[in-house]
Amino acid sequence: MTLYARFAAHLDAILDALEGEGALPLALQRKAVAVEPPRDPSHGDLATNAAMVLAKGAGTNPRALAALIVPKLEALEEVEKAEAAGPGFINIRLSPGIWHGELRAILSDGAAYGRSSQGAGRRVNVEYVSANPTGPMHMGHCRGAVVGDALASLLEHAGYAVTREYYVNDAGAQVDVLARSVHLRYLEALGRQIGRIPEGLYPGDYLKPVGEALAEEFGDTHADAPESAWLELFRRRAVAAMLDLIRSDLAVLGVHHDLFASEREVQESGAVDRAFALLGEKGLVYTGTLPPPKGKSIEDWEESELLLFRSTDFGDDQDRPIRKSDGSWTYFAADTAYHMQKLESSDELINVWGADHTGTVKRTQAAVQALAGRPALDVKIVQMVRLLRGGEQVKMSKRSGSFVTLAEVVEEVGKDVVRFTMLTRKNDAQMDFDFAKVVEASKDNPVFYVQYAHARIRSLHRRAAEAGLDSGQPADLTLLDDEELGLVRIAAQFPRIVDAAAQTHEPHRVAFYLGDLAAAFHALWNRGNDDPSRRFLLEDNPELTTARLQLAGALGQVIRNGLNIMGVAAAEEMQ
RNA sequence: GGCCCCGUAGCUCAGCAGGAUAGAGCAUCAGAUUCCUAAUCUGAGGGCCACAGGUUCGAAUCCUGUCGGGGUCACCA
Repeated sequence: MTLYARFAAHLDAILDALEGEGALPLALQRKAVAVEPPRDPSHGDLATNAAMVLAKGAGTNPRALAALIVPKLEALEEVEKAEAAGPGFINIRLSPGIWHGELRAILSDGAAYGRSSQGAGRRVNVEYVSANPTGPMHMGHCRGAVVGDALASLLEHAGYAVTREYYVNDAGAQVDVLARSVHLRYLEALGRQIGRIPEGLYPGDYLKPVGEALAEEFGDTHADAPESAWLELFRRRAVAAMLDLIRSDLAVLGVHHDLFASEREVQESGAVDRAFALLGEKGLVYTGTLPPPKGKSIEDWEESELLLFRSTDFGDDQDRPIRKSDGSWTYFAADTAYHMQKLESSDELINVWGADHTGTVKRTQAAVQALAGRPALDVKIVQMVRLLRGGEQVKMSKRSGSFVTLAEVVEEVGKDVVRFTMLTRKNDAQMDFDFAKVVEASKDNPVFYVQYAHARIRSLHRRAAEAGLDSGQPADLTLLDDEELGLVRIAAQFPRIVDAAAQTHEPHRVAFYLGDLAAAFHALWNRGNDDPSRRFLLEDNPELTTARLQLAGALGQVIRNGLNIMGVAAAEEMQ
């Protein structure tokens, strides 16, 4: 149980007691009551707004109510002092032993420090990346991959049972185009002249090996046959090859999925019929017409009768077609069935999508709500990343087949830098990724700054070990002064940060927290420059040194645990 | 035109299930330091939280509207 949860429980008991004494009306709504660290550390270690929140319902004023709560808080062994302040806050100063206990807890919990049971085993499906299987990963996919992966691992730390899923769009027209492009490369591998790759086909060189492998396997069997004879085979092979490519690109970034779900299989399984039979029973499917699309003039637009889903019942702007006029399912229909499948094995769904999918969020949430009977889908939109090199924008040209691939970027700057940098913005803010800046080894670069703090701590322990000091032996933590305990206070917020980040689905909070923690550590470390007695290693004072080593060890542990959530390696030393 | 996101220091951004005097880094200015605990340190100035209303004990945070910037709009995927 974290410090904050423990005090929330204390406070709850105190409020119960006040109810028992008749000082508070029974069953007052306590939802807004919070126990938090105050913004200004001079106010104490903890603060609660209980008196302000409850005063109205209790028919009294905040200061009067606070006066009832304060003595009961002060009666607690863990509390050194409690006092009402400002408009009715109650500030609590904890006895120093609390922080010694927190420090020991960090060390003894180790990698488990910061894990919680918030999720209580609830099953969450996080779907991310889901790039079309038509080529290698490019930088446009990178941010979603990192955010999705970090979010998944964050939720695991918070006690959820997480499935990492990739939805393979292998049913649309673009995979037929892929198959035709591969067929051309197949002809090329057979020695035929293919000339320029025609407009509309995928021109990339990465399709050559696929064509070569097919030529190797089938000879010229499919060379002059009609498309209908080879299309399906080529499509299957091409998609499989592209998925291999994508998987290895993702592996370079340290991203792995538990499940690759095929759109084609969803469609062939009859899930779409089942989904809309279900929605039909709920009266959410009808035949009607849609107004022409706005803001865009489509020349061959004509009104027609379509099978529609009543997504407007759930806040969408218009109802959405589920069958095309040729009778086949729309993408939305298949997607709805796909989400229904996910709901069968998950309690909550999260999709991490690029900004270009913003427009489809409402309809998908509508479909999920209709199927699940509750809003069970959260969609995290990651905004675009501008690639820069020394301030100049790097142009990406998809048409020529030459775009900046994920693998190239990872090779140039490293997986850890890419992952950390992608998490230094909240997901819905646009971001710049400047090659020159992200590899800079200076304190302006948060990746470096955090890793450097960890490396310093590790090197400290290495040198302590060389000097024959055992940082694992029991230490007298009362030797640590207020400034040093202040670092424990920051470190002890880690579980809170993880919980809040998991609850809001915002992994970037961990990155910012680690930056703060690293800054506090560097500041303390630098004190040793001016005042040698503030250094961690003091040859003439092994007791104090051991205590400081344990402090540093705890900070290192928290940094490691945080980086672990982000999927970033904790450096042992800086190169 | 509809919808979504963004608008916080000169710049890049945190803070947003409402809380006390709005933060960090860069840049600027003033000091320290050439040290080896390498890849600086200490401090200062800098703000109508885009604007206007509303909700309430209390709003950067929630609601409505306006103005900027970006994204998006399909029987595509």
